[in-house]
Amino acid sequence: MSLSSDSAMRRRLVIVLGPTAVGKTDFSISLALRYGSPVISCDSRQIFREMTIGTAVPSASQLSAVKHYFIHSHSVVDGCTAGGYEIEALDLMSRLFREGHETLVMAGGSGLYIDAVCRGLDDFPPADPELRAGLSERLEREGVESLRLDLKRLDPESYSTIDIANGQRVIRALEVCLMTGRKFSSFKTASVRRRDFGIVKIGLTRPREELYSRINARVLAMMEAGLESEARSLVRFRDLPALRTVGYREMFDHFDGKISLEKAVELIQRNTRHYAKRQMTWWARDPDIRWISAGDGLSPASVIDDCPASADGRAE
RNA sequence: GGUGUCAUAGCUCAGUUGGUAGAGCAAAGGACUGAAAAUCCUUGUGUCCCUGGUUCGAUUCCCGGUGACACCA
Repeated sequence: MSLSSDSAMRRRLVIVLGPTAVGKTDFSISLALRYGSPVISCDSRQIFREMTIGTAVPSASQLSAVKHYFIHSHSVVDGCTAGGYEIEALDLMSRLFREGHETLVMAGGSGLYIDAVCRGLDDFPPADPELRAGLSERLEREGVESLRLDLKRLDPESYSTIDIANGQRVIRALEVCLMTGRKFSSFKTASVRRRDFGIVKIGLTRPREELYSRINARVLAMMEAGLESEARSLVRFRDLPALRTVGYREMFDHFDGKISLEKAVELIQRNTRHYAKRQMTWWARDPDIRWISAGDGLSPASVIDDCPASADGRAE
């Protein structure tokens, strides 16, 4: 075994994940410093440069401590998707590995994006915005049943396997059928892509009550920091997918006069709690995650060092 | 001090012409393949304020008590 392939085999990705507000940022930075790695962010909203306060991006001093990727790197106008992220992140990682990094640190809370990096998405075609807009309009006008019937006709298998109560899912399946002339289900292989690096997943966790009070406090801090005016500056983008985000939507409702500012703050807190719960549900089924308590103040690196990387099943 | 109204799920309240009760919100659980901070699904037993009375049976009616609110002094 040559030296270069040996070093290639040692390549690994350490992913810090966990619900929003659990404390991923600090942890990932100290980990990155320890390994001389940048932090590759995996967050579907912090990636947008127009959003800062409401998405809780790392502070200026945190960003200057370690090079971060995929923070403020895209515009809400262009959007970003899980599939796009998979391609860009893998690209970046292979470049960084080639440059000599053996351990790369990724941190973020977007479960689907993390899975896209670790396992890969199937080769579904990306969405066609026009087609999707048309279908969304139909969903609003005619209800799910109408779309559902179309799907039943075009792709009975998807009809019986996807969640047909979920308009968004029905639209997606339909849109792929219409775009390609092939059944949505025919693209689905659910196979796991092999990656040429090992993967270590560290899940940060806190007692529910503690997490929720951190969330509530963070929302108040966002208000102090000027979330309202940030949201006001983004009103013109409010219909873009990127702005369908906790913290902004509630502010838009407030601007519309639908709810008081106080009510908006309460709703942001509640919706963030719901979001955190959904994240935990997503990861609960992943047996590869090594969970550690974020409150223990233990040294991050010591947690990782004896951790086997799961992708190639080879212990370090 | 007097009179009236109210007291039911963590909160706001509905309801039972007397047969021990249900909505919204909160909360909990789950799903998830290019919108994912999105989207969707499931979950409601609580001394019906307390004591006594009437009744086969009271959370419901009656007496008394306690508390809240309103009005009158």
